[in-house]
Amino acid sequence: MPTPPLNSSPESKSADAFAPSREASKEITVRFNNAGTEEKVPEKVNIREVARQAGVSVATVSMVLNASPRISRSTHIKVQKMIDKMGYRPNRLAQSLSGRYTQVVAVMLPPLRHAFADAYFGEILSGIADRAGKLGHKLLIEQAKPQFVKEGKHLELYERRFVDGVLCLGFNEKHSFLSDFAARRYPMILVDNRFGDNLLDYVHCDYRLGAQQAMNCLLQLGHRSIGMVYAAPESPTARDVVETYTASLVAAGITPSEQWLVDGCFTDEGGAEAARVLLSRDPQISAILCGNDKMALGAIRYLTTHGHRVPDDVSVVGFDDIQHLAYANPSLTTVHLPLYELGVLACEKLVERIRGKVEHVAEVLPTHLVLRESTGMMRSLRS
Amino acid sequence: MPTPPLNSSPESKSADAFAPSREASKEITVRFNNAGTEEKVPEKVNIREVARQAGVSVATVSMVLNASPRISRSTHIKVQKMIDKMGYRPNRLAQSLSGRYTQVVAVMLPPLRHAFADAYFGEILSGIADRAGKLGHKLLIEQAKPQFVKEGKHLELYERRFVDGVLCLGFNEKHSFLSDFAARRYPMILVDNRFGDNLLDYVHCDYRLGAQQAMNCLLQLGHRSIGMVYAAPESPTARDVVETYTASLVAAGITPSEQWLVDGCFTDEGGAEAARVLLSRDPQISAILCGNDKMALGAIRYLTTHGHRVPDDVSVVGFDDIQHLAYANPSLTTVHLPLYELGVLACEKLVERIRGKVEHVAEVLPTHLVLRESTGMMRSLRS
DNA sequence: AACCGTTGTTAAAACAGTTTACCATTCTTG
DNA sequence: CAAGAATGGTAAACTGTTTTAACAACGGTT
Repeated sequence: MPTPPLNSSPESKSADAFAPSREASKEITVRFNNAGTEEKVPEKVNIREVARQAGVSVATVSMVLNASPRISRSTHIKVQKMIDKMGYRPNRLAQSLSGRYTQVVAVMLPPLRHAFADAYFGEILSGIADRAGKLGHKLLIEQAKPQFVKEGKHLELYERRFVDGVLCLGFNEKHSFLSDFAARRYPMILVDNRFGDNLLDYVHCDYRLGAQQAMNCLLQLGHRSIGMVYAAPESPTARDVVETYTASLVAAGITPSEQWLVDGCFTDEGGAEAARVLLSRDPQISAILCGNDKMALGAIRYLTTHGHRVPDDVSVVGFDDIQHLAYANPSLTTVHLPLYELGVLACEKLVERIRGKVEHVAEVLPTHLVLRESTGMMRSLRS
Repeated sequence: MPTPPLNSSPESKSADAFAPSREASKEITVRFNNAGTEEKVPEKVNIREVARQAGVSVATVSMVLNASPRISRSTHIKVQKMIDKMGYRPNRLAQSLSGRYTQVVAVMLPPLRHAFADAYFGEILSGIADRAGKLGHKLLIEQAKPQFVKEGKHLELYERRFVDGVLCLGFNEKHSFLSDFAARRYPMILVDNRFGDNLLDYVHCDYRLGAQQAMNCLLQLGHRSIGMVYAAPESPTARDVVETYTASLVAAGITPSEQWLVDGCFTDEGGAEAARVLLSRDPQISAILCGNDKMALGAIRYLTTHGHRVPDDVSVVGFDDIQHLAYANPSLTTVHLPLYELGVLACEKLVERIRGKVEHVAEVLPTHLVLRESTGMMRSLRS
């Protein structure tokens, strides 16, 4: 396919310099479209053209755009009128190239098959997107596939000036490439997790508090044999839950058992299988704490289809409070994580970090328990 | 906070011109960090620096980067070696500014509260993201809030050179601002829908085929009184389903009834309410076709909690085949939409459209039925 | 009147690439 | 062997903005 001819400049460079106030409002360029017919295209409007038409310098227009206090009110109005009249929109590639920032932040998701279709990520993303929009930033999404990281594309994001900063969702200590960011001082915030060494900036939910709230509930309902379906032991926040679970049992005078702990892989199927294993190991178990809602749902599905009533025989508590699960049957008691707010905060802090307003980011947001139908009083205590 | 001092150039412009082959591999600039201590920062590497070090012109380096056939094998290797040695990465703001494309495409989502946490959008997005990555394109996400559209930010996306093209997910004929794209010939593809006037490029699933497959199944199972929970009558593809549903009934010698049609708003709750209305209007109804899985799930929830067994009393068929619903109880018979593939195709076609390789895009992908537990034979026909 | 300090504006130099027109070579070919 | 074509490379123009240093005009002090 032949390249269409470029616009030919209607006047020479030097002529330009001698005719700063030239009337040029009717300038048009003739261009040929694919059909070979002529077509009138309005002169593409850039800052130079606006300056010419307004009878000021390019610098003045730029300063009007950026609301510089050095421009007088009258000039500001005059130039703004011309900008509106000509429908001028500054080219942001040029702006970013010449300026310090791209005004774009990336969101990096883990290489899971359904990362985009995930309620957990989606909720955080909503918060990020809303705040990014308010702050005048655009959002780029990337999935950190192994190939992507191996080729160093995560660093290219900064080095080729795609973005000013990155928000990382769903990663844990196994993803060691994240340290690359810290090593180069590239703005990056780990969302809903932290690294053990605390070298990476982070923002996460208070998983210890959440686990405490869930355990308090189950213990108050009289449960003594409480199983736990955990996942991702390489994730510090996931470990927080297990540790708090164990500590809660101890504090209640119960000896925790290794038998009560099963990995559910954060998946529906894993949760179902974990419930099976738990009850086969110890039929006394009357309550199960799950590391996320998906596993809790899987567990409930296994239980209800294998002769255990929920919550009559076994109580189940989840973690996340993802949407549209309030309608599960029975509906799920779960620890609500403020994921939307977490996204908002992450985005806000990232921009502050980019602007150099903060040196280090480490924030924790409180959780709360949502009581629904999947928990009930311990059998023996019921009247 | 004080602005850190910029790098001061270690040599004047003219000196530069007279020392094209200068040894400069050890050049460093001294910069002061916030603590006021000195810090060595490697000279930032741009195309000019690479050209100097390799002893060629800037144009040559550029042509090596773009694999121009006008560069000899020996020069290519020499320059590539220097590029690798210096760790040079072209600034893509400069590339896009001077070149024709940004290599970025936007995905626009409707202003729904949980647009990012949606399994339907997520699946399409996965396909888009995968293909965009392969084509060397980045992905920008936007939510088309009313404010966003009102301020013309959807057009800014092109006019300020954020992106080369846009993929629109989840919109329908009510979203008239989409015509703005067509009017300006900005590359945009409507994903999984079309506009009645066919002026907009589109890619969608074959909803007629899907509805046909669902209806064939229900009719073959002996159902004669079949309700339908539709939604979004302003969506042409949604109308396809209703029309095919009606036509199927007629073709089977059944007189369709207005009573059998209820709007379920594409939501879980809407589906539940629709099921209630349907059965109150006509208790004879033994099967329900739902416009998406969410509504089907809502319907099943209503039915099972109000004394109707699924599928023994009422069969339910969904539409979409979203993930993690195979595990619902009973698991859902549904029309599988190739959403991932649709995303892939949309992205591919958009890039072709951007490159001018195609003038108009209009593609339809076939569906298939996934038989699971929510459908069964009509009561009276069972042995 | 000379000097100083504002205030408002501008020319020119970045930013970092791509593209084009032109210029040497070297290779064919009549 | 001279003319013409092909090859490989380069200088300079171009993309569209921000930013900085310089400066003109003007008011207010000594």
